[in-house]
Amino acid sequence: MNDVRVRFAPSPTGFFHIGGARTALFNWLYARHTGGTFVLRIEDTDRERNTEEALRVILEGMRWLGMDWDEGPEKGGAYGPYFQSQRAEIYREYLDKLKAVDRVYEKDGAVYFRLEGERYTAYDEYKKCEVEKVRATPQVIDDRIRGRVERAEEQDFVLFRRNGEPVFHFVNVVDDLTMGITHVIRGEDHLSNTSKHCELFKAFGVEPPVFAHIPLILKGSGPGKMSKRDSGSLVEEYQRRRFVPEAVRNYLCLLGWSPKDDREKMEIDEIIRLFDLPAINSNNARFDEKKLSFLNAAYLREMPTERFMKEAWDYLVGERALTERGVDVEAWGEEEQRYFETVMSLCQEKVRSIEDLPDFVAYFFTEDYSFDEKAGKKVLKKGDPKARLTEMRGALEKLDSFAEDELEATVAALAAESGAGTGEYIHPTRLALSGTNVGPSFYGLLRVLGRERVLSRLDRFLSRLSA
RNA sequence: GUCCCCUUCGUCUAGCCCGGUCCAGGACACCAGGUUUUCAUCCUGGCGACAGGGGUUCGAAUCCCCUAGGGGACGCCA
Repeated sequence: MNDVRVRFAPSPTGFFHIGGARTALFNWLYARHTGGTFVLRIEDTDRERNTEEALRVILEGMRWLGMDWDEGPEKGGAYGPYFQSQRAEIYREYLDKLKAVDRVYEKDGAVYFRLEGERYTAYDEYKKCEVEKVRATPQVIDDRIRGRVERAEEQDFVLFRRNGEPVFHFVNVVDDLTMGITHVIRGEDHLSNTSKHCELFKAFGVEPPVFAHIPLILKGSGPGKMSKRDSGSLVEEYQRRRFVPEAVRNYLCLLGWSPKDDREKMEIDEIIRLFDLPAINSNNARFDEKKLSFLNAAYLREMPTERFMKEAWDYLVGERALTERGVDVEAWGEEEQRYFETVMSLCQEKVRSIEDLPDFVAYFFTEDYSFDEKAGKKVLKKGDPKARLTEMRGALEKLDSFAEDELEATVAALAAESGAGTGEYIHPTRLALSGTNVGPSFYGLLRVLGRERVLSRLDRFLSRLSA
């Protein structure tokens, strides 16, 4: 451990926003890169919400994305408490420090911070009223991402509300100061606030920490930054939709940061090794769900089979995705579980997301699968599907083994005999067996369904064709 | 309105700090072709950008200025 101390300070609102997750991630990466300390601090000053549940959303989201913290909730640490709601005494104490150097005053029951400089009144076009302004010395921020930024605060600001509670700017600075935070990595939306924070740090007689303002994540389409109402903006959503957390994390890393070569899908250890503050971009990034899906599909394909099976089981059985599709999983025994695994290992390379899986595999588990009309039309319009299917059924019936190479040889022999292409056998058969023209490898499909299912489904389909 | 930040393909980005190797590279998406039994994967190719204008320079995506556009802040929200 060296002396780098960074923090993520979410407010438990009940949501874990993807922008917040990315801020947390950059802090976490920087801590891990430098061997420093990652602090999780909860800004729970708003007591009305069910903080228990709201906190859980954040902690679980953090864990889901693979971010562990060195100090904070459930962990403790030497700089606690890590909940703002438990730090009132510290805030009092630091208010006294400002009083001692005569930098605060009361007005309308609230406590204000007093800027130093010449005062004048001016009409404020934004607030639509006369306000008292101050010609304060500009604060110079040496931002690690943006370089030198200069901004002067021009109005005194509130530190404690009339109800006695401290405001964000104050607690944020006091917490960073008392927790020994060395680097503040946060969204660019805080850049303009930084002059306030610098004023406070200096009033306390300390040097401000190093700042690094990271770019914002903009909506996938339309103007403005991503907000919790936008689709795809909540970490919970990706958890619920069973995205691969590594894929989401990898995608988030790429929003504003890159390894400077052409790599994109990367191991987290490698990202940690390469991550650094100056390597972060300064321009905002638009959220691209398509690219996230692409990465998710790539992670899914390359996932160890056992893990894929577990993910699939949790969703299809655990969360009743198959039950909803009419499959009686309650009645499953050991044999069905083995069958499930066989199906999954056949389908892993084909499916793009766990979310797509139920519809992709439902016909393996029920005889009551639906037929895709469009696929049906397309497949049945050429050649003589009924004849091909009849030949197919006859040939399959005689086969003792449903090994893939034997199946393949059988179809090849049929095609050679009739002069029709293999496709004329394959496509209608797939349709008959699965109701669709999309699916896993054909011979794998036959092998996994097995002789009994295949023959009965073919019979059923053939009699439908005759009707 | 004021202040701050930003500006390379539709999107994410490399290149910019240390001007020439960039008629700008990669990825997603899209389109076409190939492989494959379908779909997907995979492979090949295509489409597609230095916001605009001024400088500086022999030479600018790279340095400077202006304009435009985008984003953010301006709460007794965090």
